Amino acid sequence: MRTAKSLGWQVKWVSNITDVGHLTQDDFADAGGEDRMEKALKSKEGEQFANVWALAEFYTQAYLEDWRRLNLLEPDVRPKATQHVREQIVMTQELVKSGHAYETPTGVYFDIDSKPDYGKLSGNTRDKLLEGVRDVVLDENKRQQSDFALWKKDDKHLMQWYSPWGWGFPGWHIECSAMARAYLGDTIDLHSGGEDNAFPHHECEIAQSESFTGKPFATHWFHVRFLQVEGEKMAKSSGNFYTVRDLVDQGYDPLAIRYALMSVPYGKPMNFTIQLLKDATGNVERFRECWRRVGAAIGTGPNPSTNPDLATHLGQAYSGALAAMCDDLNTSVAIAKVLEGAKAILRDPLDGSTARAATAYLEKVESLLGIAPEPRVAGAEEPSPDPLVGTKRVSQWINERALAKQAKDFALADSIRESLFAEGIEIRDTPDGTDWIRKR
RNA sequence: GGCGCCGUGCCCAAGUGGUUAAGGGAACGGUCUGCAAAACCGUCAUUCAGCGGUUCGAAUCCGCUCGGCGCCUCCA
Repeated sequence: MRTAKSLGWQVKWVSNITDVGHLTQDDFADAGGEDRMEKALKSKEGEQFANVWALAEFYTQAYLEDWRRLNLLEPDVRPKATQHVREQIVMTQELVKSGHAYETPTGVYFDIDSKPDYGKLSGNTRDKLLEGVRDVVLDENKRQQSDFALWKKDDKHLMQWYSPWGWGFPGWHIECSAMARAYLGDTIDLHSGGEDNAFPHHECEIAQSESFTGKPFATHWFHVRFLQVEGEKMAKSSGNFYTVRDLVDQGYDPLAIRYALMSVPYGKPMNFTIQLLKDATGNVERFRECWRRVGAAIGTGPNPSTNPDLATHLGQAYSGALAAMCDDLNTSVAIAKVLEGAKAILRDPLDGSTARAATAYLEKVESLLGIAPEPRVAGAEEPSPDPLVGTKRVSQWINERALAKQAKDFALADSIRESLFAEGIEIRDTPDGTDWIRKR
């Protein structure tokens, strides 16, 4: 999305929230088992919620909070599945009318034989799927076991709607077809998702939508590979997963999490490790340092030791990064290019003119990759220019330390530095005196 | 059983037929400093899991072997 916008494209981005309960066994062949949300509600954690709607809302908010912390752009629309049940019912009705779906005593099912190219996205063919069918629930009423549910009849379900087939709830693929069409039309340009969704979910979306509209559903797809964690598969059952909030609570920089996740291209399997996160932190800091230098130099007069070619170098670095992103979102190369620019900014002193060029560069890098937000913009309130630490202000501590240094009392000077550091204040001695920065 | 991915320096990783195999981290050496921190400079793979083949030429194509992993259950 950032790449498209950086290219000047007009984009409409829809990211949905699935707030209707999927079933524990809603694989392609059937939709059976217990409702996931109902199950969650019955768990210990679920006791705090009045009903499934409250539970869905709670996790929706948590999700949005993590989303923002990772500096992800906000989509144009965030539809909820529960707000589009009407469209889902209409689509299902039409699919029945046109012979792509049929009603059984338990629900409405899509007939995959009515869509000969079913499986074209994942490479699964109808016949191979039949061979691969494992111990799924057999439903005698379905024409074949690979047919998937569009509607489930169930008047006991916690979330239920009235339909031409009585009370029940939608199958777990139809929501996306309905929402995609509602906001993006019959054919969409780019559809993404996790690799686990390629089959069956996206395959079923294609079948439903194309059978309904008679047009191609999506012209481009990309599937993000799963993460491993510390060399192992990340799974709830094994408990070896990190959440964004856990990592942030442990003091890791959310931007470093973002950077680490971007350091491997989306299509490659990635092993997320704490080491990787630590490696990322320094580079995120490097961009913050760029902003500090720019802030200090903006508006100053010409400096003979500034690099007159800086603007040109930055232009090249940015072009390289943009080209890399255009090459199937090659984030590894894009980051490498963008770092070249950061190093160029830090190499030589800035003056008013080069600081302006650097600002423009940093803003473009932020737009493209989201790893270099301007610090002032990120924090709403302006931090105190000379905060109180313990009994004294930072400037007073620095003066005291300077006196100690003059008296060659380095033990005292170092202890002042260390206690400030413990409060998140990092001391930097420069030829022009002592500066400090607030470490996050 | 079906579909698919990966193996590049101590670690992460780009490169997928042709000048010196990007970049980051770590480490080491240096500039600066009372010492640090930050920043910068330098060093760090004649070699790309192994074997065989195609080619004037391969990390890149083909085959085999070894090793790791994913989807088709919960998971994101």
